[in-house]
Amino acid sequence: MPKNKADLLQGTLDMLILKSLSLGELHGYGVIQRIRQLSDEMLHVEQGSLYPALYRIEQKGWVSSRWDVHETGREAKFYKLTRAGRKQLETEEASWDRLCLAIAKIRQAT
Amino acid sequence: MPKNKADLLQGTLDMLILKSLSLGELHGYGVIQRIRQLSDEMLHVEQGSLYPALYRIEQKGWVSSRWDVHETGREAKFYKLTRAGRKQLETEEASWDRLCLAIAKIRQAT
DNA sequence: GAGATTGCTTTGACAATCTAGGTATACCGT
DNA sequence: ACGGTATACCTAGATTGTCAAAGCAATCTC
Repeated sequence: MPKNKADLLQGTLDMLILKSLSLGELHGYGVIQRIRQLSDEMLHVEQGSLYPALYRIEQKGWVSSRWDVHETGREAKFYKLTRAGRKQLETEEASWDRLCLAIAKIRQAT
Repeated sequence: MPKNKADLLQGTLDMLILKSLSLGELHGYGVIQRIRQLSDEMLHVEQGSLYPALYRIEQKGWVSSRWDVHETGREAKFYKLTRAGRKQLETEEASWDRLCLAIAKIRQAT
């Protein structure tokens, strides 16, 4: 039984998470929803992908987190982009652009 | 010491190989050169990435191979896109387009 | 005949993602 | 009061694609 392909390409998840958080503080579950919504339902991030990614990203200092209670009265861990995270987002966007350009060049070859 | 990022995003290599071969039969080393050249030196595929990928792709029936001697008089294994491979290339290009579109949507969000 | 280039291959490591589970709280309909 | 659904967090295991680093051999140039 062949395994499925990844929904996302490896390496894009961090960028998407950072971008989501650049629009404002969010908890993990909210990041998933925001990505889904902003992409018009085209991209779905699994929880099992997100939480390890958030942890990884926090370790690198690109986001900070704190526990808080949100309007519904429930506890959640809120993540916020740090200055370094904002810088990292720019870097990743630039390298995404480079890759897209390179692939476009190859694809237009006849 | 943190490891380097991938030069390529995982999942794009197959598409690039298939695309290269869609322009004509090639041996492995030639695929690397073609990708490099078509992308204006922006993308470089390592041999240790390419050959396993070619093997994988051949197992799936997207390319066929044969040993032959090329103009320099040396032996090399030539790969050729199959009909299924051509179909696969279309599929992968379409899903690349979808991903680019989705990410573009997210990035334009304010 | 030494060194560079071309060409194929294998090995081991690694990082990112997915699947699949688990826990717990809040809300809603009945 | 109860069950189901959505929200919210987390972990474990497996898979996979890529890379780094080798090795081997043939050809060409100096």
